[in-house]
Amino acid sequence: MEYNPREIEKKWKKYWDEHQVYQVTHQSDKPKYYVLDMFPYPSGAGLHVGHPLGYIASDIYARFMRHKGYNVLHPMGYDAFGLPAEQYAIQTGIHPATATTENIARYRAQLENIGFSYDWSRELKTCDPDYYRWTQWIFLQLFEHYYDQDADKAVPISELVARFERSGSFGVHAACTQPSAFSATEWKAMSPKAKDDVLMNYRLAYRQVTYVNWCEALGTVLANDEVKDGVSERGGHPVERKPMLQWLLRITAYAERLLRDLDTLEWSDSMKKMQSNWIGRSEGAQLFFPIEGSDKKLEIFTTRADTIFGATFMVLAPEHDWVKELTTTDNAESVNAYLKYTNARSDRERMAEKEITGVALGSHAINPFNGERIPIWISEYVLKDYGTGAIMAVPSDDDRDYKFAQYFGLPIVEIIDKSAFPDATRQDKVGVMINSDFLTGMQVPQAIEATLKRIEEMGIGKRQINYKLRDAIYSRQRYWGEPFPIIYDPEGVAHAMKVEDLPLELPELEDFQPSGGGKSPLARHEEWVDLPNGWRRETDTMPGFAGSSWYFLRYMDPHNDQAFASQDAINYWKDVDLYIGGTEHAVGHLMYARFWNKFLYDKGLVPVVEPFRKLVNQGMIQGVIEYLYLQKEKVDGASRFVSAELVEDHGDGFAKIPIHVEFVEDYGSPNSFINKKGIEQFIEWRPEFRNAIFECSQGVYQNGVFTSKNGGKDSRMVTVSEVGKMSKRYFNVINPDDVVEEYGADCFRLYEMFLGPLEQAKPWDTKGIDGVSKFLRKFWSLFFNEKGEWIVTDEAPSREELKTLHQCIKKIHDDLERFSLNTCVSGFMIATNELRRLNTSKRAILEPMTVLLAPFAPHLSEELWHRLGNSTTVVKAAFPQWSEEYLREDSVTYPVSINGKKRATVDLPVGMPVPEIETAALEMPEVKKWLEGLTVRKTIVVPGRMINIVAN
RNA sequence: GCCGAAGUGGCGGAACUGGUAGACGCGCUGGACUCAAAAUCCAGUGAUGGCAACAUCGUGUGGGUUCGAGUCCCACCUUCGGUACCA
Repeated sequence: MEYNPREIEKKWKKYWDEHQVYQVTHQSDKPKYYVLDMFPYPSGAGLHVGHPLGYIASDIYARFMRHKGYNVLHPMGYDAFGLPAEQYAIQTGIHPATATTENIARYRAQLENIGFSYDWSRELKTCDPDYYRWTQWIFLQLFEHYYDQDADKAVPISELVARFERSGSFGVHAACTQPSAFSATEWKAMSPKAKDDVLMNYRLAYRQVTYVNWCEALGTVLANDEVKDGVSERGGHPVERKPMLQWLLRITAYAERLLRDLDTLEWSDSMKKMQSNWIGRSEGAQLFFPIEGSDKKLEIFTTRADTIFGATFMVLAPEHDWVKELTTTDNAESVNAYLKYTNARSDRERMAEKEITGVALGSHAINPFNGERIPIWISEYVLKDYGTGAIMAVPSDDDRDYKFAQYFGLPIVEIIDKSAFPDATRQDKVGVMINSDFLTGMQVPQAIEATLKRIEEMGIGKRQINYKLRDAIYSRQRYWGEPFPIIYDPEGVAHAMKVEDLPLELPELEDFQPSGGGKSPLARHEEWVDLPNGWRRETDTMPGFAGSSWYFLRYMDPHNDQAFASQDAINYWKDVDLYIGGTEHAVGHLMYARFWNKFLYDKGLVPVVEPFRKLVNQGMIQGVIEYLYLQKEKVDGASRFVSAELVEDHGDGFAKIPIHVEFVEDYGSPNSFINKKGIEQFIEWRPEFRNAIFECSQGVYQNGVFTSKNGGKDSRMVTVSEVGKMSKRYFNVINPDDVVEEYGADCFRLYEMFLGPLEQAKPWDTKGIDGVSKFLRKFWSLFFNEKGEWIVTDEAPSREELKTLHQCIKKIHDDLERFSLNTCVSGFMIATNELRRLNTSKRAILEPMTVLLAPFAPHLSEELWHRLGNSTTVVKAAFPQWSEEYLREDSVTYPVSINGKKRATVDLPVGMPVPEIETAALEMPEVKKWLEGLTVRKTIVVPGRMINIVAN
């Protein structure tokens, strides 16, 4: 019987489907285990070979846990709203829903092709009204709650209103945008609009003016990665920062808990660190600086209050509200010019900028401690959204301030003597204070404390904890997202829609071009926007992270129409035990989802404070991008491509044109090239280049004719290979279907795992897949003779065979537990080679081997399992147990090193006492030879490991 | 810029806790089978020197700790991910 993956795989997929092998319910006595893959966005390019890496790993683990007796929830669905579908709609007129449905169908088929053990009855998509009904519902809950810092949880806003009516804002400790103080009487006297404005300060979902990247020419708001060098990536139009009234989520209210609870998670340290750095908690002081000739006081935040005597200038963010009034007439021109410059730059560009820029406003602040006048500047290195958007600059003890002061010739006053710490950096909090009045002589930590105390005594500020984390902007001026269940009365006050009226469905639209003035396309749909009573709907939609912030809960009970999920289901499944996905979600999705879960926990709707217990990050499988060099200037009206080895000076004067990787030979290697056939395929693909010149080292190809230079015949055009994202735009997407078609799904699964450690990024390459394919055939052939006849016997296995089996069980089990799936595959290969050497065909060995392999190669294992005479699925078989008895070794091969260099090896019995090992080693002739003329100083023996002799 | 990760043969990688560097696989070389090829099987394969035994070097670079470093520490280089509206 030949191993025929195509036939076998088809057969067992059908069986699993018909027998609903992977369907689970929460009505079970078994312990639960929830394995989740990060939500895919169904892109138009389809699934590429990089996506399944994590899915295969999680599938293997899910299957492993089933073998171990768990009730495993392993679902899949789609993050189906998003920008790409909308852009595609703008270009083609195809409705985003249509394109998304098609993409999902394709994803589903591709996923099914790989043999995943998903419970497809739980499949969901965020653009389904039955789903986004609950996204809208959660949003309304956020809208109707505020964060009470005394209770340290979310509380209904109605309770805040009751409090205001009772005693005004007195004694309220709540997360808010702008603190305000008013009495109960004042509150009651406020207009509905004024009350709404106050409540907006507290709501967990609230409206505020924020800045967006506005592109007038495209009439739309752009994502940061659509902006390159201050212009739109598409079309190169100018982009500016535009203020806009938008919805935000008050994630900062949860900053402390998001930080604190990281400790409880089984995530990598690097992932936790990224999250904690993103939250960016810092303890310091809020401090007010009087302004010369004004009664206003400039608020700053500093973690280094101790350095106040070294503050020689102030820096404001260019968007700071006071910039205009602090600019003197003399400086107006330069300030305006500078504002014009920064207005065209994104935050990211500003942070990455090495060049030092800035301009003085002309006015001065007064140092509250020594009364000195210090000039106020603006610079792009200070960001509006961080702290108060204003800093006191201490060039002696901050790098950026130092460079700024040097560049502009501002004074630098040394205030800390760090001579006792020669390795300390400028910002290290060490040393003794000098030139600092009452602080002089103190150690830095002591000085920080003393300054804080003094600030509070003087009433010029207070201790404050600041977070880098910012509230999440929740509005998108787009069509393809969840509509906000919000209506505005004629005063502009936002009202929640009634929960019974959800979902608020996206209305049909023909044209997806943005409406003018930064409004979403929905704004044009007047019948939908304008309600009969004169009220209007919100026309923005929710961002991509809305639907993905809670989807893990919906999988627990995906068809519920009474709640986002039943309490029964939530209390059984609780949380995700294993979450696999990429590090690109480190601070976005993972932070938002934790935030939503905590909010729902505060509401008593979920039983756990953290949604994702264990997180494993799979590395990205990258693609190779192949480019041809195209000369920027045409030659006699014709485009000219030049073989890469002929291009000098880093390709100045050339553009790199991405080329379809299928045309390229030796794809991915430094010598990758396209031959004559490749050139022809390229021309057919890009007909605008049909008359182009292709210059190779040995000749020139044009219009189907190759003209040789110096008699050479080689028409290869060397391409430039770069490792990068696998993406439609680079024409380098490799479809898993093609690999499955050629080698089978089992082989594809094993090969993806065999490529290397799960966490590591690696470029896709099919070199080596033959080895895995061979292994599967070898494994199969243990069960059959050359004639294809079944040869498995019930004979008792030998000790050697048992040892191989039990070693393999232990290895697979241990490696699975630490997600070392690549070494599992090697382990299978080693065991199979060993069993072939032993001519094993005994059921007692092969049956457990089949179960071991089942998580990795489920189709093949299922086939063999049934041929072994089992009538139920291998999916439900118990995972084999290993026994130490078979693993015991009689002797150990010790490496014998002399001065740390291995010189010989020696076999010694297990359990030999250390002195005897030493003697045995010293008596070895090889050792004696090396020790000639030397004196042995020391012998180090690690029993079972190694021997090292130190001699000189 | 800032935060995080990774650099080991021709290639993907192994070495889990500081203890035999290169498991396993690809590729390559030689051999068997074959009219031949494919497939399969067997042997070899880090570099340098040597007929060989063997020796020297060798885990991005430079330093350090240690009896012993791919693994720990410091500095640097390169690549990748994120950087708040791609998902």
